Amino acid sequence: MAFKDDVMRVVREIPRGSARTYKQVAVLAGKPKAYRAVGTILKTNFDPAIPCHRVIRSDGKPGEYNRGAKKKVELLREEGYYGKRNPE
DNA sequence: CGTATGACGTGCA
DNA sequence: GTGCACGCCATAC
Repeated sequence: MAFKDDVMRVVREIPRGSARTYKQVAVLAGKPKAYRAVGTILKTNFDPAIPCHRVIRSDGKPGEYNRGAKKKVELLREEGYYGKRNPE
């Protein structure tokens, strides 16, 4: 299934301090309608080389995360995606 | 092999 | 702007 490998590669290509939506990743993977599968793939295919925490929803919400959605937001905040300054 | 569910997205009320 | 329903692909059972 090249799609899974493709998604993994796309997510891996995401630069630090940036984020991509599930839909964008699906499009880059070649299947714009597979945004559901993107989440499923990242969920099943856990890999430390894949910054899946940089994949967020189109609504701007961080979405879920295997290690915990909270951890996901924390990582993004550390990377500066939510603003390096006090976001409060 | 077939059904159900999910780290989602878009449309309509 | 918020809430509910439908659609989609892949994985799990």
